[in-house]
Amino acid sequence: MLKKERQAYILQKVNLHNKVLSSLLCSEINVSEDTIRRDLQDLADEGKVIKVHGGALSSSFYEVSLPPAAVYSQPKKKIIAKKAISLLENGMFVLTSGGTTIVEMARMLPLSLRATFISGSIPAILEYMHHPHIEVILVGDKISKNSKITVGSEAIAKIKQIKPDICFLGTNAIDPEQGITDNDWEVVQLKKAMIEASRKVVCLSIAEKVNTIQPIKVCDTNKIDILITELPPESPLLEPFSALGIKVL
Amino acid sequence: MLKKERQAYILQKVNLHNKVLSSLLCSEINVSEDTIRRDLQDLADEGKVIKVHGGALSSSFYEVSLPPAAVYSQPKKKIIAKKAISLLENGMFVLTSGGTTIVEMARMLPLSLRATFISGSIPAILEYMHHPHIEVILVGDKISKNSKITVGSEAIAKIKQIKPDICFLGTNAIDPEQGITDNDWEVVQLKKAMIEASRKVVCLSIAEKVNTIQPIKVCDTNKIDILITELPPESPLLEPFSALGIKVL
DNA sequence: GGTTTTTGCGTGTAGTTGCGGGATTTCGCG
DNA sequence: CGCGAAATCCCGCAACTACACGCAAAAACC
Repeated sequence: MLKKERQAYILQKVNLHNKVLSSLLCSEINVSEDTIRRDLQDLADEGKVIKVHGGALSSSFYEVSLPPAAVYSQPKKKIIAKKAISLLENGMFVLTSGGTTIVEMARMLPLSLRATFISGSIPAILEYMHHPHIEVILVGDKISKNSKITVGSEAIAKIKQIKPDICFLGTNAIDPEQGITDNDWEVVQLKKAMIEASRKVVCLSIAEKVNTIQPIKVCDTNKIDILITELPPESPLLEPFSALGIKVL
Repeated sequence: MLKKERQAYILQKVNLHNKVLSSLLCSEINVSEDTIRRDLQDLADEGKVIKVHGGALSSSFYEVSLPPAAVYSQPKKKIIAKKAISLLENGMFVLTSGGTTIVEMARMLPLSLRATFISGSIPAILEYMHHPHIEVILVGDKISKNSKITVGSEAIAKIKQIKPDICFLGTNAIDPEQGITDNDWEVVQLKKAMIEASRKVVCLSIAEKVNTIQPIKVCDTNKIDILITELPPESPLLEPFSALGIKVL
């Protein structure tokens, strides 16, 4: 029996019965438990089932969960997220933008953390909601279907009313000369407001976006307090930013 | 029975009856009391139930997972959703609450519909976002993790500023004498505001919730314009509502 | 024919469950 | 109101199961 075939069989079974047991499957298909486990792992990675101890459940089990679709260069983003999380302390007010890096960070937040997270990004909010001790504030307004984030004057006005301790920006392009740039006008307006409102601005960016430029300017480098990439801080690529007085992690 | 599966079962039971007893559960599922207690502990840690001596209470309705129940009631909800959709017209401003019935309706919206949907319910918003021609307005504020909806004075203030053509309420309990009642104080405040703001109030409820009462009052029957259940309008169960001048679909 | 993928196995690790014993809460009754 | 019995809870333990990881054989692929 081929791998694909097997996985299709499992999937069908899961969708029919809402659950499968690894032990039953392996005797049924006549392969080792490891193989079944690997199959379930694969299916879980694709978001088609939810793996649990002893088997798997239908992914429709969890009503609200965005497809954990293959995040682009996820390992790197996990490194970034880990560094970013080290900046968090209990009791903080945290403002975040959208983007997959932010979502990755949201997923990795320690369960013990007690803080308030503010965002207009739907995927990020979904992750925050799963956390047991985090207060979640949703910034409302019209939803931009492309970026899955609330945009508009209402959202900007709301952000101006708050004074978060720290602000995490998922970044599309950053350059020592041009600062942060982006390609969606409405999102840029929002990010500007976020930067102005916050006591401390942290910029999350994978290395391949460093030294790139997008058409619309968000802010100059002097607004950035901390820059986080997956590279070690002393990497030559990041040298120019340290020279500008930005703390590099 | 898998651990998660068991917990889902317990959760469903809690949401249905508003309470569970450890002793009953353990004989029902055939595991030791310790296991049940650990499950309740886990669920309580995630904020999904409130643990008390001897069992657990509903921490308002929390609908992560209910495949067995959902499978049964989904057809009913689809009937309701279909009737509700017949009330929609292009260009309308539509305000909706949360709840699985509303989500079902969101999934079934005709692709050709062009309208503006306003809601604070995260699951509903996710569905609206997938629709090609719908404008989505998100009402922001603190998120209630239990009901997955934004609650608080900001959200209420925002709703008071708008004047939607029609408002769809997912209903937990409706009774000819007591009107609409619910069990989450904050959600009730929000629903009150929604009812006041809207030109027309449509109440969606599956028949098993008709003639039931929850602790907190939302509104009297005279605020309701239309009542939709999965039953035919002339069903005797719905007679009292017609007599009160409510249009029954 | 060499390379990649897939599979099964062994080993050590982690998760889950039921049980016993002692602390705590609840509740009826004098 | 206080007391004692019963139920319930909490904690640590041990048995059992399931899991991850690395490795080598087998299969499939090119």
